[in-house]
Parts: sequence; C-alpha cells; structure tokens
Amino acid sequence: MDITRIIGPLNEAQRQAVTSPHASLLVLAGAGSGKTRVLVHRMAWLMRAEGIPPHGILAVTFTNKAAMEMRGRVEGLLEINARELWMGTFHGLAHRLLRRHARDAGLPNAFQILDSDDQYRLIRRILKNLDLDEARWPPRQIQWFINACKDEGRRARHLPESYDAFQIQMQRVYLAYEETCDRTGVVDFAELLLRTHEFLRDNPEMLAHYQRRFHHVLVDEFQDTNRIQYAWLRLLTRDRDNLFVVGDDDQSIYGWRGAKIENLYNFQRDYPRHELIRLEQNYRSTGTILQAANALIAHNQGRLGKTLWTQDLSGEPISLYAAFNEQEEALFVVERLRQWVEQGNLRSEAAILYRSNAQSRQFEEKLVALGIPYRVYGGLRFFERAEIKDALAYLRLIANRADDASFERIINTPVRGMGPKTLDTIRDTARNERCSLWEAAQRSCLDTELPARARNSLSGFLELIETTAADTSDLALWEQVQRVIARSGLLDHYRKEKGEQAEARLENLEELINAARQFEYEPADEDLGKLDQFLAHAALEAGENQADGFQDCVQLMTLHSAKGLEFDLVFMVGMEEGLFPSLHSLEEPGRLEEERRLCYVGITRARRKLYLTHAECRRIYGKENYPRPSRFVREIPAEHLEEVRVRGTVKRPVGAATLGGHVRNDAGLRLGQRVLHAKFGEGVILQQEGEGSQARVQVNFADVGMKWLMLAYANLQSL
DNA sequence: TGTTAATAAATTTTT
DNA sequence: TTTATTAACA
Repeated sequence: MDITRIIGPLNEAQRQAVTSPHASLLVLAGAGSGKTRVLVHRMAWLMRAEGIPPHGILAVTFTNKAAMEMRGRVEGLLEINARELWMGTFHGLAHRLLRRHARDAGLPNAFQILDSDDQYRLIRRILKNLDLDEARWPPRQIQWFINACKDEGRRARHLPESYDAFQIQMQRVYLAYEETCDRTGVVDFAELLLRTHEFLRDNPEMLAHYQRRFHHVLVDEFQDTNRIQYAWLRLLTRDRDNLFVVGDDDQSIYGWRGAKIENLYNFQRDYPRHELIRLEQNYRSTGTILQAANALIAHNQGRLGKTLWTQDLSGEPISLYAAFNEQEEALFVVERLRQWVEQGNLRSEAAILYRSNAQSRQFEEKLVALGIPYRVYGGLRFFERAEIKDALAYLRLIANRADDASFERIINTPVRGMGPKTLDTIRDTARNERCSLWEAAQRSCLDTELPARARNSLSGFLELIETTAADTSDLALWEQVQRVIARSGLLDHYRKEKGEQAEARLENLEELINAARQFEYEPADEDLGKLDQFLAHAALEAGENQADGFQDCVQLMTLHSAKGLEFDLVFMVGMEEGLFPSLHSLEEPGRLEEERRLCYVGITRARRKLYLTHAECRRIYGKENYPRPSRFVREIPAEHLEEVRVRGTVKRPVGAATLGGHVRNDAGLRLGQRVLHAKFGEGVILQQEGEGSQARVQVNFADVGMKWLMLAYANLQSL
C-alpha cells in the first residue's frame, strides 16, 4: 500500500490534519504552509486508508483553477482517474445538482446561466420597463443589491417593508427581476447557490440522499465563503459532522463582496466536536519576509492567532524605494527587473503587484520601452468578449427560444434594420401577453401593427434562427458553432469592418470554433446535451484572458489576484496612503484591516526578495497628489527594511536622522532631495522657484504634507 | 445608421 | 488622465 507516499512528505501538523480521525476539522493554514497539499493528501488518505469511495467525497473550491489543480494533484498522487470525485467550485457543483434535479428545483430543463454582464443588461431592461431613471437608480447599484440579498439567502418577498423611497424601488426591481428570470428560464451566479440551498432544504429525501452519499466534505479557502455557501455546506454536513475546512483568517480579502470571516466562528460553534490544527511552518519565504509579514498583521484585532515561522533565518532585507513620481517609480522597478533578467533569472519568477488595475499602465510602458515581455492579469476574458457573447447568444436562442436576454442582444446584431421602435413594439406585446420576446415577435409578424419593412426583417430573423436550429441539430458541436457564426452574419459584419480590432474579433470567433472542437473531448454529461454543456461551460468558466501563457513573462497583477501565487521576486508598488490602503477603506476600521490583510497577502507572495515602492508625487485622475507613504510600510519593523537610493544603497534604519550639511544655495538642492526640518520633520523637495534670498522650495513632509518654505529661513538639513 | 462631441465617473473579482 | 456613456448631428 502506498500510505507512506501519502503521509511521508508531510510535517507533523500536516500529518495530524491528514490522518485525523475526526471528520470535522478546522485547519488554519498560514500562507505558504502547504494547505493545498493537506487537502490533496487528506483526500488520498480517506480513499486509501479509510476506504472511502471516490464518489463519497465532495471537495469545494472557489475558482476553477484551484479545482483543476487539486484534481491533477490527487491523480498524480494516487495514479488514478479522479473523475468520480465530486470536485469543483461552489457554482459548478450547484449547477450540477440543479441540472440533475431541474424540475424539483423549479427550473426548466434548458435553463441558461446569466453572467454578470447579462445580469447587468437584464436589470437595465427592467428599469426601462418599470420606467425608472437610470440616473437615480444606477443599475450597478441595483445589481449589487440583488446579489448581496441572494448571497444572504434573501428573496425579494423576504425583504422587510421599507419606507425609504430608494429602498422601495430597489426591492421592486428585485421582484421584477426574479419574475423575469423565472419566466425566461435564466439563472444568475448567486441564484445557482440560493436555488440549490432551497432545493436541498425543501426536499428532505434528496437532502438525506446527498448527506448519505458524501462521507466527507472538504472546503478550500473557507474564509472566503459567504452566508449562503455556509448554509449550503451546513445542510449537507449537519447530521454527520463531516466538514473539513481549510482557511486563513489573515488572508480574508473578499469581505467587500460578501465573504464572512464569521463563518470560521460559526464553524467552531456548529461543529463542537471539531479538531483545530494550525499550520504555521512556512516553506516559501525567507525569515526576513516572514517576520515583516507577522509584524504587519499583528496590527489587526481579533485574529484567530497564528504565527508563521520558517527554518530559514536569513534573507535579504526588504528594499524600500521612494520614487519622485509614478513614472520614476516604474523606471526604477523595470530597471531592477532588467538586472534580474541579466543575472539569468526567469522573468516569470518576478511579479509587480499593485492595488488597482489603473496602475499597470506606467509599468507596461516602461517594460515595452526596454523590450521586456510581460503579462497583465485581469481584464476581459475569452468568453466575456462582445463578439463571443454575440455568437453564444445565437446558440442560446437556438437552445432556448425563451431566453429574452439573448434575443435582445442579437435581434439587431449585426444590424438588420430593426431599430428601437420595432423592439419597443415587441417588448410591449411581450409585456401585455406575458410571453417571451420570441413569441411576441412571432405574433408581431402576423398582425399589421408593424410597418411592412420591419415585419419583413423580423420574420427574416425568426426564420434565420429556426432554420439554423433545424439544419444544425444533427451536426457535431464545432460544426454547429461554425454554421451559426457564418449564418448569423457576424463573420461578414467583422470582415467588412477594418482595423486591428475587427481582425482580432475575427480571430476570436475562429478561436470559439476551436474551443468547441476541443470540447468534443470533454466527457459527456448525462443530464445535458452537448450544446447546453458547452454554454454552461462558457458561463461558468470564462476562460483565460490571454492565450499565450507559455512565454517567459514578468507578471503584472493586482494584489487580489496574486492570492495563492508565489514568486522569487516581488515588487509591491504604490505603497501610499489613499492608494494602499485605498481611500475608500479609511473610514471603517474593518475595511482598513482588510487592506492590511491584503498587504499581508502581498508580502507573503515573495519567496526571496521583496521591494516596496512609493512615489512622492502621483497623478490621479489628472490631478497631482502628494501622498504620504503607506502606514503599512511603517508597521514593518525598520530592522527588516533597507532604503534604496538610485545611486547605490544606503544602509540605515528608516526614519532615523542622519547628519548632513545645511542647504545653503541652489546648487546643494535637487528635486527629490530628502530633507529634515526642525518643526515639520522629514520631507522631500518637489519644486523650487526664485533665486538668492527669494528662493523658495516646495516640500512634501511625511507628517504635515505640502509646504512652501523660504530657503533662507527654513534651515533645511539634507538627508 | 454611424460618427462625433460633450459629460460624467473613476477599488479590489470569481462564478 | 482615461474611459464609457449619451446626446446631437450628418
């Protein structure tokens, strides 16, 4: 038996978690402590040592990437095909259950999934229907409201009556939104979870069936679960006490989208027989980096408590660089990257991490200038591109004529002579007859309300969908996709258009056919036709945002998307008050703590070397700002920091005064010079004007901000 | 119907 | 500053 393979490579705490006789377990796993390893080996242990069949294990993750990695590692460890394991994202698994029990869950068999873009469009349409002004009821805010309600498990009818006019309208939209989704057979992401929860809760036999089936339920990144996800897990495991969760309260960075750290406390309360295990040994970073991270996170209140340690005690100090402005910051980082590559290191082992996506531009420009290949994470993903969504909308309408969202999207895309008036008539008919837009369109073709020209175009469109559906029903998926793209006129539409964009769109459509071809190898789903399976796949896994993942590239991404990754060399840039921590988080202490956790996540991404940079001056929305360095920098003990100057490195603790001569004349000054003022403390010179006794300088002080000072009286010391 | 000028807004993101 | 959306126009 290969038990030694399973427990051999583990440390004491990991082994304890993997082999625990308890079925309910809370593993507090610090950054880089091997949490995925514990999950993978736990599953292997359950199957090999405890004889649990693969289909008796349910493993839940947040992203498809994590699920895929886990599956791959289980297969590698046990040399089995792990297909029988129920492993996937919350949404993926909920989707699977809903497909299997669509009727019992109150859904049509051919229900379609709305992604956030579809959802947004639908909400806008409903606002129009209800005659509400988008300026007063911003669709984004309503979308946020609806999703937040669903994440909390609240239906529109559950909401308390409100006297606030704004609230009343939001609830009205929510109600209409639910009604439309039900009528047209579409389900948004949050609905997948809510609907599954209600289905299990209200069908005791079904619930009992799944409770019996799953001997063990394992959850990754438990600190990121929201209320409905926890309720869902609770239903499945409450009678058998068999929930195994892995998480890290210090890495909870998604509170703003509904994640509840409280679920960690709820778990401890609801599973009183659980065992608590801490994984505190870090195998990733140097001692210096870990100590800095520990010191930083110690500033947060109410932690579950956990201190990372490593056998490595050494490590280069963390470098801190104060740039003059954001341009110069980028220049510095890219220059260091150039040296890194020159020393023979891999570009893909270096990352630039920033708080907000807008910051990437400066770095991209400088990287391009030096010809260093890079990859930016985030942004539009494959299945989210407009042309792809257009093509998918045709396919969805073929799969389900009641899908109003898709109908609206493509009725006049590409343009076929149906303007807003025609559409309005159809919408009116649909509303009056309480039928789908498709049916309404059919009726409009028959009566004479529409002008003849519009009627012609409309019946042409209806026929296009019908004949394409009939002609392609027997074809292989990829051929079906190919035909639809051609017959819909999308191909011609982009062919006529010129420019790089149109060309890229054509390539993407080509790529969609390829994706469909690849999809043929996907194992068939017993509950689903190939086309429906493909459409669900497109909605649930939006795909990568860039195709060429194989080139050796410097990695650029937000701190959020860096979670779970690690690099030898990390630059955390824009370490400034108002940027990081962000302006929006300064009021609420809770949000500030989340920012600090985000900083903790960033620091612990680095294996060997970490740089922190900030700029004395930064343009934000076209205006110049002079931010102070981030408080997080100050929360890292000075002994782990080393200030970097462009000309050589000065080794000295940050903040301590150093001797320097008086600044007597213009020659002794330069922009960016650090100076000390008797009253205002440390600062940096940003501008100067005038000469001789009239000379003035603008200084940005760390503590008191911007000041104009007369050079003759200021008595500045240079640092 | 498609283009252009004006205007407003502007974290973090997965499913 | 950049981006998206909308209103006005040819």
